[in-house]
Amino acid sequence: MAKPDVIVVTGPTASGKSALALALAAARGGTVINADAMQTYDAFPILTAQPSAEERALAPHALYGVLPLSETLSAARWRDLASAEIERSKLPILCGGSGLYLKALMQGISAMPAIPAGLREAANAEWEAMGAEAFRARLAERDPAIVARLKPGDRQRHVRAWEVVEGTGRPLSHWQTMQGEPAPYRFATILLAPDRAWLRARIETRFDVMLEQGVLAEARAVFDRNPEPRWPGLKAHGAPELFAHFRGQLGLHDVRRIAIDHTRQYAKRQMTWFRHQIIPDLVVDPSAHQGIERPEKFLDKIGV
RNA sequence: GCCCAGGUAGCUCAGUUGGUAGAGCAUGCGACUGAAAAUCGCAGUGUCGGUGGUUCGACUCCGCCCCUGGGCA
Repeated sequence: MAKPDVIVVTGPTASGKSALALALAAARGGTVINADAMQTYDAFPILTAQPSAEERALAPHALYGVLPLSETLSAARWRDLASAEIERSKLPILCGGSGLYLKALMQGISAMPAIPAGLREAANAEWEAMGAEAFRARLAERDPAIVARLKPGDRQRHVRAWEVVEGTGRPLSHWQTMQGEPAPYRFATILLAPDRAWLRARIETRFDVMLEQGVLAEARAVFDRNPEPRWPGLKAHGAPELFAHFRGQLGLHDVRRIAIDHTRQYAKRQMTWFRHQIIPDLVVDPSAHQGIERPEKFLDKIGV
């Protein structure tokens, strides 16, 4: 049997991806497969704007809220999860804005062994202890190529490079030369490219709706469980602010303002990524709402 | 009405003894190979409340006016 075609619906946060993907899935009997890092964790269904139970009833959905908060998702791990879902679905519709994940699937990512747990945490601690400069100098001895392209202040990437040399015995720059294979599917990509002002308004409204839906209680429940601060799922927009609020450090008004700011800045980064890293088959301005109303039109246009 | 403190970038503010201004945040642009809703880089902006004066030169000193906050009547 031939490999399935895969529809990809992507775009910045709050651009209407989920609604469009759902409409497509319902119209053609497809499965919506989550391509968003934060929506993969189970802790914040409201805050991360996961599809509601009603929406999920209209078409099969996969990879939403499937990982406990204590887990660490990664581009490669998501690629595996998504591939499995694609294999078992007749019409897979990837939906999400995690550009790196999509790229890892569609263009490949270098294959490398798993890094022993704990190395990352240790490296982060060392960055703190020795200071950025010394850490960078030490890394330069093991992987000069990577240091040459990293900005000195980029802690996360320095730490990553260090954990890779330490954990695999070979420099990250070496692994990165081994591109990895694109997944063996034919992708048809729809990019939602909204007007910025339109998107800003939507982001704001969406946060207010989340408040009405009970994000406060949702976040409070997670907060009370005393989660490990290093868990990546805790970085969902609004979560750090909400937690600060529970600690009495931030008024609700500021929580709202900051969460919305961060979401907006993220949307901007996503647009930059899509502009330069993704070659879509179809670009749609969602402010016209064509997508939700006539999904068939898009399927025809991209030849699926 | 009087006294005090303020009016400087979109916001909060800093501006040493007069030489036409600067930080943080916001904004814009960009980077991105296993934390990506992450991480990081670069950039711009100002009739310095108004007006008159002193001075070679005023955000800075002086007068008057306007606005804001507080106090006293």
